[in-house]
Amino acid sequence: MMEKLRTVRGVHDLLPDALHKHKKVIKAGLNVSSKYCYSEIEIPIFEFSEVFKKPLGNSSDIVTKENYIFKDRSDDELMLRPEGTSGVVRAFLNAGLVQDIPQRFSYFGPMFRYERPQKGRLRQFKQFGVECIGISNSMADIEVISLGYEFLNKLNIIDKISLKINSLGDADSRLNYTKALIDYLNDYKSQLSKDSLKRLSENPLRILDSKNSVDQKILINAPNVLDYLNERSKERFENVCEGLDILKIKYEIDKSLVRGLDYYCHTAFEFITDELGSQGTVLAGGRYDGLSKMLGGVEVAGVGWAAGVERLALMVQGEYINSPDIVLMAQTEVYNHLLLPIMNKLINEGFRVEIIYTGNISKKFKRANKINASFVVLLGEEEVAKKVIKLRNMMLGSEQLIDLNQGIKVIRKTLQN
RNA sequence: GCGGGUGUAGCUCAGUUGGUUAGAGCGCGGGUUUGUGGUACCUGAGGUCGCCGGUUCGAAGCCGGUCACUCGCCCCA
Repeated sequence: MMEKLRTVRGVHDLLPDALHKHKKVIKAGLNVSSKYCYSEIEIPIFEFSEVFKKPLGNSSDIVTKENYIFKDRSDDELMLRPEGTSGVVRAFLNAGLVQDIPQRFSYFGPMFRYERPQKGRLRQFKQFGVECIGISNSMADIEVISLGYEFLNKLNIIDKISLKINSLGDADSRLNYTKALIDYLNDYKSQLSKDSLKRLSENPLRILDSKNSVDQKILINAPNVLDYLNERSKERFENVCEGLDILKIKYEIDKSLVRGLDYYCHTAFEFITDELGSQGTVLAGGRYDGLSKMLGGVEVAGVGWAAGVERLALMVQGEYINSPDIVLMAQTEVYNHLLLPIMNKLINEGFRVEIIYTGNISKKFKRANKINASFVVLLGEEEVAKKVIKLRNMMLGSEQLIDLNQGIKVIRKTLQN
Protein backbone atom coordinates (compact mmCIF):
# COMPACT_ATOMS: atom_id res chain seq x y z
CA MET A 1 0.00 0.00 0.00
CA MET A 2 1.13 3.50 -0.69
CA GLU A 3 2.12 4.81 2.70
CA LYS A 4 0.84 8.31 2.24
CA LEU A 5 -2.52 7.37 0.84
CA ARG A 6 -4.39 6.52 3.94
CA THR A 7 -6.90 7.84 6.43
CA VAL A 8 -5.57 9.38 9.60
CA ARG A 9 -5.26 7.22 12.66
CA GLY A 10 -8.54 6.22 14.22
CA VAL A 11 -10.54 7.59 11.30
CA HIS A 12 -12.08 5.07 8.96
CA ASP A 13 -13.80 4.90 5.60
CA LEU A 14 -17.24 3.43 5.60
CA LEU A 15 -17.79 0.98 2.78
CA PRO A 16 -21.35 0.03 1.84
CA ASP A 17 -21.51 -2.95 4.15
CA ALA A 18 -20.51 -1.05 7.28
CA LEU A 19 -22.40 2.09 6.30
CA HIS A 20 -25.52 0.03 5.89
CA LYS A 21 -25.28 -1.11 9.50
CA HIS A 22 -24.64 2.40 10.75
CA LYS A 23 -27.72 3.59 8.92
CA LYS A 24 -29.71 0.78 10.38
CA VAL A 25 -28.72 1.88 13.87
CA ILE A 26 -29.46 5.54 13.19
CA LYS A 27 -32.75 4.78 11.50
CA ALA A 28 -33.88 2.74 14.47
CA GLY A 29 -32.90 5.61 16.75
CA LEU A 30 -34.75 8.21 14.73
CA ASN A 31 -37.70 5.96 14.41
CA VAL A 32 -38.13 5.21 18.08
CA SER A 33 -37.36 8.74 19.21
CA SER A 34 -39.84 10.27 16.80
CA LYS A 35 -42.51 8.03 18.29
CA TYR A 36 -41.61 9.51 21.66
CA CYS A 37 -42.10 12.88 19.94
CA TYR A 38 -38.45 13.85 19.93
CA SER A 39 -37.62 16.10 17.00
CA GLU A 40 -34.42 15.71 15.06
CA ILE A 41 -32.03 18.64 15.03
CA GLU A 42 -28.63 19.18 13.53
CA ILE A 43 -25.96 21.33 15.09
CA PRO A 44 -22.45 22.29 13.97
CA ILE A 45 -19.58 19.84 14.04
CA PHE A 46 -17.36 22.49 15.59
CA GLU A 47 -18.01 25.27 18.06
CA PHE A 48 -16.06 27.86 20.01
CA SER A 49 -14.04 25.70 22.34
CA GLU A 50 -15.66 27.32 25.38
CA VAL A 51 -18.91 25.57 24.55
CA PHE A 52 -17.27 22.29 25.49
CA LYS A 53 -14.58 23.37 27.90
CA LYS A 54 -16.89 24.89 30.48
CA PRO A 55 -19.51 22.17 30.78
CA LEU A 56 -17.23 19.17 30.45
CA GLY A 57 -14.92 20.44 33.14
CA ASN A 58 -11.36 21.57 32.72
CA SER A 59 -10.02 18.52 34.50
CA SER A 60 -11.83 16.03 32.28
CA ASP A 61 -9.75 13.94 29.91
CA ILE A 62 -11.87 15.02 27.00
CA VAL A 63 -10.87 18.61 27.46
CA THR A 64 -7.31 18.17 28.65
CA LYS A 65 -5.87 15.56 26.34
CA GLU A 66 -8.45 14.27 23.91
CA ASN A 67 -9.49 17.48 22.25
CA TYR A 68 -9.22 18.61 18.67
CA ILE A 69 -8.74 22.32 19.24
CA PHE A 70 -7.49 24.63 16.53
CA LYS A 71 -7.49 28.27 15.57
CA ASP A 72 -9.10 29.43 12.37
CA ARG A 73 -8.00 32.32 10.18
CA SER A 74 -9.69 34.89 12.33
CA ASP A 75 -7.89 33.51 15.35
CA ASP A 76 -10.97 32.08 16.99
CA GLU A 77 -10.31 29.04 19.11
CA LEU A 78 -12.54 26.27 17.81
CA MET A 79 -13.06 22.69 18.84
CA LEU A 80 -14.37 19.69 16.96
CA ARG A 81 -17.24 18.47 19.03
CA PRO A 82 -16.39 15.61 21.37
CA GLU A 83 -20.03 15.04 22.31
CA GLY A 84 -23.45 16.32 21.44
CA THR A 85 -25.16 17.53 24.58
CA SER A 86 -23.30 20.81 25.07
CA GLY A 87 -24.00 21.87 21.51
CA VAL A 88 -27.65 20.94 21.70
CA VAL A 89 -28.14 22.95 24.88
CA ARG A 90 -26.25 25.86 23.36
CA ALA A 91 -28.52 25.73 20.32
CA PHE A 92 -31.54 25.55 22.60
CA LEU A 93 -30.41 28.70 24.44
CA ASN A 94 -29.53 30.56 21.25
CA ALA A 95 -32.93 29.88 19.78
CA GLY A 96 -34.61 31.34 22.85
CA LEU A 97 -36.46 28.11 23.48
CA VAL A 98 -36.27 28.68 27.22
CA GLN A 99 -39.60 30.37 26.61
CA ASP A 100 -41.04 27.21 25.18
CA ILE A 101 -40.19 24.24 27.35
CA PRO A 102 -40.14 21.31 27.36
CA GLN A 103 -38.17 20.58 24.22
CA ARG A 104 -37.29 17.08 23.09
CA PHE A 105 -34.49 16.62 20.60
CA SER A 106 -32.72 13.80 18.82
CA TYR A 107 -29.52 14.11 16.85
CA PHE A 108 -26.79 12.06 15.27
CA GLY A 109 -23.47 12.71 13.66
CA PRO A 110 -19.71 12.50 14.00
CA MET A 111 -17.86 13.31 17.20
CA PHE A 112 -14.12 13.69 17.63
CA ARG A 113 -11.85 12.59 20.42
CA TYR A 114 -8.09 12.25 20.28
CA GLU A 115 -7.89 8.87 21.94
CA ARG A 116 -5.88 5.75 21.36
CA PRO A 117 -7.91 3.78 18.82
CA GLN A 118 -9.21 0.34 19.59
CA LYS A 119 -12.05 -1.80 18.43
CA GLY A 120 -15.16 0.26 19.12
CA ARG A 121 -13.09 3.31 19.93
CA LEU A 122 -12.25 5.72 17.16
CA ARG A 123 -11.09 9.28 16.84
CA GLN A 124 -13.96 10.12 14.56
CA PHE A 125 -17.06 8.24 15.58
CA LYS A 126 -20.78 8.75 15.42
CA GLN A 127 -23.23 9.16 18.21
CA PHE A 128 -26.96 9.05 18.20
CA GLY A 129 -28.45 10.90 21.12
CA VAL A 130 -31.58 12.38 22.64
CA GLU A 131 -32.07 15.29 25.02
CA CYS A 132 -35.14 16.15 27.02
CA ILE A 133 -34.79 19.75 28.10
CA GLY A 134 -36.87 21.71 30.56
CA ILE A 135 -38.35 19.00 32.76
CA SER A 136 -36.79 18.62 36.17
CA ASN A 137 -39.32 16.02 37.25
CA SER A 138 -37.94 12.52 37.56
CA MET A 139 -40.49 11.34 35.03
CA ALA A 140 -38.24 12.75 32.33
CA ASP A 141 -35.38 10.53 33.51
CA ILE A 142 -37.59 7.49 33.24
CA GLU A 143 -38.87 8.54 29.83
CA VAL A 144 -35.40 8.95 28.49
CA ILE A 145 -34.15 5.62 29.84
CA SER A 146 -37.22 3.93 28.48
CA LEU A 147 -36.54 5.46 25.08
CA GLY A 148 -33.01 4.12 25.19
CA TYR A 149 -34.26 0.71 26.16
CA GLU A 150 -36.76 0.61 23.32
CA PHE A 151 -34.08 1.73 20.90
CA LEU A 152 -31.80 -1.17 21.85
CA ASN A 153 -34.80 -3.44 21.78
CA LYS A 154 -35.61 -2.43 18.20
CA LEU A 155 -32.05 -3.32 17.27
CA ASN A 156 -32.62 -6.78 18.68
CA ILE A 157 -29.65 -6.64 21.00
CA ILE A 158 -31.27 -5.80 24.31
CA ASP A 159 -30.70 -9.32 25.62
CA LYS A 160 -26.96 -8.81 25.33
CA ILE A 161 -27.08 -5.59 27.29
CA SER A 162 -27.53 -4.69 30.92
CA LEU A 163 -28.47 -1.39 32.52
CA LYS A 164 -26.59 0.19 35.38
CA ILE A 165 -27.88 3.17 37.22
CA ASN A 166 -26.82 5.46 40.02
CA SER A 167 -27.56 8.86 41.47
CA LEU A 168 -25.08 11.58 42.22
CA GLY A 169 -27.70 13.68 43.93
CA ASP A 170 -28.12 17.42 43.70
CA ALA A 171 -25.33 19.91 44.23
CA ASP A 172 -25.74 19.78 48.01
CA SER A 173 -25.64 16.01 48.27
CA ARG A 174 -22.76 15.84 45.87
CA LEU A 175 -20.79 18.31 47.93
CA ASN A 176 -21.42 16.48 51.19
CA TYR A 177 -20.54 13.18 49.69
CA THR A 178 -17.38 14.47 48.07
CA LYS A 179 -16.27 15.76 51.46
CA ALA A 180 -16.89 12.40 53.11
CA LEU A 181 -15.10 10.58 50.34
CA ILE A 182 -12.06 12.79 50.58
CA ASP A 183 -11.98 12.34 54.35
CA TYR A 184 -12.06 8.61 53.96
CA LEU A 185 -9.51 8.41 51.17
CA ASN A 186 -7.07 10.75 52.90
CA ASP A 187 -6.27 7.91 55.28
CA TYR A 188 -5.17 5.75 52.35
CA LYS A 189 -3.20 8.36 50.47
CA SER A 190 -0.03 6.30 50.53
CA GLN A 191 -1.71 3.29 48.92
CA LEU A 192 -3.79 4.92 46.21
CA SER A 193 -2.75 4.61 42.57
CA LYS A 194 -1.05 7.56 40.97
CA ASP A 195 -4.11 8.44 38.89
CA SER A 196 -6.40 8.29 41.86
CA LEU A 197 -4.11 10.40 43.98
CA LYS A 198 -4.21 13.08 41.35
CA ARG A 199 -7.98 12.92 41.22
CA LEU A 200 -8.27 13.24 44.96
CA SER A 201 -7.65 16.92 44.55
CA GLU A 202 -9.10 17.44 41.08
CA ASN A 203 -12.15 15.23 40.75
CA PRO A 204 -12.51 12.82 43.68
CA LEU A 205 -15.72 11.20 42.43
CA ARG A 206 -13.89 9.75 39.49
CA ILE A 207 -11.79 7.63 41.83
CA LEU A 208 -14.88 5.51 42.34
CA ASP A 209 -14.65 3.82 38.96
CA SER A 210 -10.94 3.11 39.18
CA LYS A 211 -10.12 -0.41 38.05
CA ASN A 212 -6.89 -0.55 39.95
CA SER A 213 -7.17 -3.52 42.31
CA VAL A 214 -5.64 -1.78 45.30
CA ASP A 215 -7.95 1.21 44.77
CA GLN A 216 -10.89 -1.13 44.55
CA LYS A 217 -10.01 -2.79 47.81
CA ILE A 218 -9.80 0.58 49.52
CA LEU A 219 -13.13 1.58 48.00
CA ILE A 220 -15.02 -1.41 49.39
CA ASN A 221 -15.48 0.36 52.71
CA ALA A 222 -15.69 3.84 51.28
CA PRO A 223 -18.79 5.89 51.95
CA ASN A 224 -21.68 5.14 49.60
CA VAL A 225 -23.02 7.99 47.43
CA LEU A 226 -26.55 6.89 48.01
CA ASP A 227 -26.19 7.33 51.78
CA TYR A 228 -25.33 10.95 51.27
CA LEU A 229 -28.29 11.89 49.15
CA ASN A 230 -30.49 14.43 50.88
CA GLU A 231 -34.22 13.71 51.22
CA ARG A 232 -35.09 15.39 47.98
CA SER A 233 -32.42 13.59 45.97
CA LYS A 234 -33.15 10.28 47.59
CA GLU A 235 -36.84 10.45 46.85
CA ARG A 236 -36.06 11.42 43.33
CA PHE A 237 -33.83 8.43 42.78
CA GLU A 238 -36.42 6.11 44.28
CA ASN A 239 -38.96 7.52 41.85
CA VAL A 240 -36.75 6.76 38.92
CA CYS A 241 -36.18 3.19 40.08
CA GLU A 242 -39.89 2.71 40.65
CA GLY A 243 -40.64 3.93 37.16
CA LEU A 244 -38.22 1.41 35.71
CA ASP A 245 -39.85 -1.32 37.78
CA ILE A 246 -43.24 -0.42 36.37
CA LEU A 247 -41.80 -0.59 32.87
CA LYS A 248 -40.23 -3.94 33.77
CA ILE A 249 -36.84 -2.65 32.75
CA LYS A 250 -34.19 -4.54 34.64
CA TYR A 251 -31.37 -2.55 36.14
CA GLU A 252 -28.62 -2.79 38.65
CA ILE A 253 -27.74 -0.01 41.04
CA ASP A 254 -24.02 0.60 40.76
CA LYS A 255 -22.73 2.97 43.39
CA SER A 256 -19.42 3.32 41.59
CA LEU A 257 -21.03 4.55 38.39
CA VAL A 258 -19.80 8.09 37.94
CA ARG A 259 -20.13 9.87 34.66
CA GLY A 260 -16.88 11.47 33.68
CA LEU A 261 -18.31 14.81 32.73
CA ASP A 262 -18.80 17.67 35.17
CA TYR A 263 -22.29 18.62 34.14
CA TYR A 264 -24.02 15.52 35.43
CA CYS A 265 -26.16 15.42 38.57
CA HIS A 266 -28.80 13.09 39.97
CA THR A 267 -29.46 10.17 37.64
CA ALA A 268 -26.57 8.57 35.81
CA PHE A 269 -26.95 5.40 33.74
CA GLU A 270 -25.14 3.17 31.30
CA PHE A 271 -26.23 0.38 29.03
CA ILE A 272 -23.36 -2.07 28.92
CA THR A 273 -22.43 -5.18 26.95
CA ASP A 274 -19.57 -7.60 27.42
CA GLU A 275 -19.39 -8.41 23.72
CA LEU A 276 -17.19 -5.50 22.77
CA GLY A 277 -14.13 -6.09 24.90
CA SER A 278 -13.12 -3.14 27.00
CA GLN A 279 -15.41 -0.75 25.13
CA GLY A 280 -18.55 -2.08 26.75
CA THR A 281 -20.57 1.09 27.13
CA VAL A 282 -23.00 1.26 24.30
CA LEU A 283 -25.40 3.95 25.46
CA ALA A 284 -24.95 6.27 28.41
CA GLY A 285 -26.30 9.45 29.85
CA GLY A 286 -27.82 11.21 32.78
CA ARG A 287 -29.23 14.41 34.12
CA TYR A 288 -27.46 17.70 33.54
CA ASP A 289 -29.42 20.44 35.27
CA GLY A 290 -26.39 22.66 35.68
CA LEU A 291 -25.22 22.63 32.09
CA SER A 292 -27.22 25.54 30.82
CA LYS A 293 -25.88 27.82 33.53
CA MET A 294 -22.32 26.73 32.82
CA LEU A 295 -22.84 27.93 29.28
CA GLY A 296 -23.98 31.28 30.58
CA GLY A 297 -27.70 30.73 30.21
CA VAL A 298 -30.42 30.58 32.79
CA GLU A 299 -30.87 27.41 34.79
CA VAL A 300 -32.68 24.80 32.74
CA ALA A 301 -33.12 21.16 33.63
CA GLY A 302 -32.20 18.42 31.19
CA VAL A 303 -31.70 14.69 30.79
CA GLY A 304 -30.39 12.74 27.85
CA TRP A 305 -28.13 10.08 26.55
CA ALA A 306 -25.85 9.30 23.66
CA ALA A 307 -25.21 5.98 21.99
CA GLY A 308 -22.11 4.90 20.07
CA VAL A 309 -23.20 4.13 16.55
CA GLU A 310 -20.21 2.03 15.54
CA ARG A 311 -20.31 0.09 18.79
CA LEU A 312 -23.94 -0.76 18.19
CA ALA A 313 -23.24 -1.49 14.54
CA LEU A 314 -20.73 -4.11 15.64
CA MET A 315 -23.55 -5.89 17.42
CA VAL A 316 -26.16 -5.59 14.70
CA GLN A 317 -26.77 -8.37 12.20
CA GLY A 318 -27.49 -7.95 8.54
CA GLU A 319 -25.63 -7.87 5.27
CA TYR A 320 -25.90 -5.19 2.68
CA ILE A 321 -27.62 -6.42 -0.44
CA ASN A 322 -28.33 -4.21 -3.40
CA SER A 323 -29.09 -6.56 -6.23
CA PRO A 324 -30.95 -5.37 -9.29
CA ASP A 325 -34.42 -6.53 -10.22
CA ILE A 326 -33.45 -6.42 -13.84
CA VAL A 327 -30.18 -6.58 -15.75
CA LEU A 328 -30.06 -5.20 -19.25
CA MET A 329 -27.66 -6.51 -21.88
CA ALA A 330 -27.19 -6.40 -25.61
CA GLN A 331 -26.02 -9.15 -27.89
CA THR A 332 -23.36 -6.89 -29.33
CA GLU A 333 -22.11 -3.45 -28.50
CA VAL A 334 -24.02 -1.81 -31.35
CA TYR A 335 -27.25 -2.26 -29.45
CA ASN A 336 -25.94 -0.93 -26.15
CA HIS A 337 -27.40 2.52 -26.62
CA LEU A 338 -30.84 1.04 -27.20
CA LEU A 339 -30.73 -0.19 -23.62
CA LEU A 340 -30.71 3.30 -22.14
CA PRO A 341 -34.32 4.25 -22.92
CA ILE A 342 -35.40 0.83 -21.67
CA MET A 343 -33.52 1.45 -18.46
CA ASN A 344 -35.20 4.80 -17.98
CA LYS A 345 -38.58 3.31 -18.54
CA LEU A 346 -37.91 0.53 -16.05
CA ILE A 347 -36.56 2.76 -13.30
CA ASN A 348 -39.58 5.00 -13.73
CA GLU A 349 -41.66 1.92 -13.14
CA GLY A 350 -39.82 1.61 -9.85
CA PHE A 351 -37.42 -1.24 -10.62
CA ARG A 352 -33.76 -1.41 -9.76
CA VAL A 353 -31.85 -1.77 -12.98
CA GLU A 354 -28.24 -2.31 -13.98
CA ILE A 355 -26.83 -2.42 -17.50
CA ILE A 356 -23.93 -4.72 -18.29
CA TYR A 357 -21.93 -3.20 -21.12
CA THR A 358 -18.92 -5.42 -21.66
CA GLY A 359 -17.99 -9.02 -22.17
CA ASN A 360 -19.52 -11.69 -24.33
CA ILE A 361 -23.00 -12.97 -23.64
CA SER A 362 -21.71 -15.72 -21.44
CA LYS A 363 -19.76 -13.28 -19.26
CA LYS A 364 -22.71 -10.98 -19.06
CA PHE A 365 -24.93 -13.73 -17.80
CA LYS A 366 -22.31 -14.78 -15.31
CA ARG A 367 -22.22 -11.26 -13.99
CA ALA A 368 -26.03 -11.06 -13.90
CA ASN A 369 -26.05 -14.26 -11.95
CA LYS A 370 -23.43 -13.09 -9.55
CA ILE A 371 -25.20 -9.88 -8.65
CA ASN A 372 -28.36 -11.88 -8.13
CA ALA A 373 -30.56 -10.26 -10.75
CA SER A 374 -34.11 -11.53 -10.90
CA PHE A 375 -34.57 -10.87 -14.59
CA VAL A 376 -32.44 -10.30 -17.66
CA VAL A 377 -33.59 -8.25 -20.60
CA LEU A 378 -31.62 -9.20 -23.69
CA LEU A 379 -31.56 -7.22 -26.89
CA GLY A 380 -30.20 -8.78 -30.08
CA GLU A 381 -30.70 -8.75 -33.79
CA GLU A 382 -33.93 -10.67 -33.68
CA GLU A 383 -35.44 -8.60 -30.87
CA VAL A 384 -34.56 -5.31 -32.49
CA ALA A 385 -36.04 -6.44 -35.79
CA LYS A 386 -39.24 -7.58 -34.14
CA LYS A 387 -39.34 -4.62 -31.73
CA VAL A 388 -39.56 -6.87 -28.67
CA ILE A 389 -37.27 -7.85 -25.83
CA LYS A 390 -36.12 -11.22 -24.68
CA LEU A 391 -37.07 -11.56 -21.02
CA ARG A 392 -35.35 -14.22 -18.99
CA ASN A 393 -36.47 -15.18 -15.53
CA MET A 394 -33.21 -15.94 -13.77
CA MET A 395 -34.84 -17.82 -10.97
CA LEU A 396 -36.68 -20.24 -13.25
CA GLY A 397 -34.43 -20.14 -16.28
CA SER A 398 -37.42 -19.56 -18.53
CA GLU A 399 -37.47 -16.96 -21.26
CA GLN A 400 -39.77 -15.39 -23.81
CA LEU A 401 -39.86 -12.86 -26.59
CA ILE A 402 -42.23 -10.20 -25.41
CA ASP A 403 -43.28 -6.62 -25.90
CA LEU A 404 -41.60 -4.33 -23.33
CA ASN A 405 -44.88 -3.19 -21.76
CA GLN A 406 -46.09 -6.74 -21.45
CA GLY A 407 -42.72 -7.68 -20.00
CA ILE A 408 -43.04 -5.06 -17.29
CA LYS A 409 -46.32 -6.63 -16.22
CA VAL A 410 -44.72 -10.06 -16.06
CA ILE A 411 -41.81 -8.76 -14.01
CA ARG A 412 -44.03 -6.90 -11.60
CA LYS A 413 -46.27 -9.88 -11.09
CA THR A 414 -43.34 -12.19 -10.45
CA LEU A 415 -41.56 -9.87 -8.04
CA GLN A 416 -44.70 -9.34 -6.01
CA ASN A 417 -44.71 -12.97 -4.91
C1' G B 1 -0.46 8.49 27.48
C1' C B 2 1.45 3.10 29.31
C1' G B 3 2.19 -2.39 28.40
C1' G B 4 1.55 -7.05 25.07
C1' G B 5 0.38 -9.22 19.99
C1' U B 6 0.20 -8.77 14.70
C1' G B 7 1.59 -6.66 9.61
C1' U B 8 3.47 -11.23 2.59
C1' A B 9 -1.45 -9.87 -3.84
C1' G B 10 -8.70 -7.42 -2.98
C1' C B 11 -9.52 -11.82 0.83
C1' U B 12 -7.49 -16.37 3.55
C1' C B 13 -2.79 -17.87 3.99
C1' A B 14 2.31 -20.70 2.37
C1' G B 15 7.29 -19.24 2.13
C1' U B 16 12.05 -24.72 4.95
C1' U B 17 18.44 -23.11 9.35
C1' G B 18 18.71 -15.51 5.41
C1' G B 19 20.56 -17.53 -1.06
C1' U B 20 19.02 -16.61 -7.90
C1' U B 21 13.09 -13.44 -11.67
C1' A B 22 8.11 -14.19 -3.93
C1' G B 23 3.83 -18.65 -4.32
C1' A B 24 -1.30 -21.13 -3.70
C1' G B 25 -6.59 -21.05 -3.14
C1' C B 26 -10.60 -17.78 -3.59
C1' G B 27 -11.82 -13.27 -5.95
C1' C B 28 -11.07 -9.92 -10.22
C1' G B 29 -10.31 -8.84 -15.91
C1' G B 30 -10.29 -10.96 -21.01
C1' G B 31 -11.57 -15.15 -23.82
C1' U B 32 -13.22 -20.50 -25.40
C1' U B 33 -18.44 -23.49 -27.11
C1' U B 34 -20.00 -18.34 -33.44
C1' G B 35 -27.01 -15.32 -28.85
C1' U B 36 -27.50 -17.47 -22.11
C1' G B 37 -25.92 -17.87 -15.98
C1' G B 38 -24.76 -20.96 -10.31
C1' U B 39 -20.29 -25.72 -12.88
C1' A B 40 -15.54 -26.69 -16.98
C1' C B 41 -11.23 -24.94 -19.90
C1' C B 42 -7.55 -21.18 -21.59
C1' U B 43 -5.43 -16.58 -20.36
C1' G B 44 -4.30 -11.88 -18.00
C1' A B 45 -3.74 -8.18 -14.29
C1' G B 46 -2.34 -7.40 -9.32
C1' G B 47 2.87 -7.48 -4.21
C1' U B 48 9.36 -2.13 -3.94
C1' C B 49 6.80 -8.98 1.58
C1' G B 50 3.53 -1.88 6.26
C1' C B 51 7.52 2.01 6.06
C1' C B 52 12.76 3.67 7.12
C1' G B 53 17.52 2.38 8.52
C1' G B 54 21.26 -1.38 10.13
C1' U B 55 23.91 -6.31 9.99
C1' U B 56 25.40 -9.41 5.61
C1' C B 57 28.55 -11.07 -0.52
C1' G B 58 23.11 -11.65 -0.16
C1' A B 59 17.08 -10.28 3.97
C1' A B 60 10.10 -11.28 3.32
C1' G B 61 12.81 -14.27 7.42
C1' C B 62 17.97 -11.27 11.87
C1' C B 63 18.56 -6.18 14.71
C1' G B 64 16.77 -1.03 15.63
C1' G B 65 13.27 2.66 14.80
C1' U B 66 8.58 4.11 12.88
C1' C B 67 3.44 3.64 11.25
C1' A B 68 -1.20 1.09 11.34
C1' C B 69 -4.41 -2.45 13.36
C1' U B 70 -5.47 -5.41 17.63
C1' C B 71 -5.70 -6.83 23.16
C1' G B 72 -5.27 -4.98 28.24
C1' C B 73 -4.81 -0.22 31.15
C1' C B 74 -6.59 4.75 30.93
C1' C B 75 -10.95 7.07 29.19
C1' C B 76 -15.44 6.90 27.41
C1' A B 77 -20.09 6.31 23.27
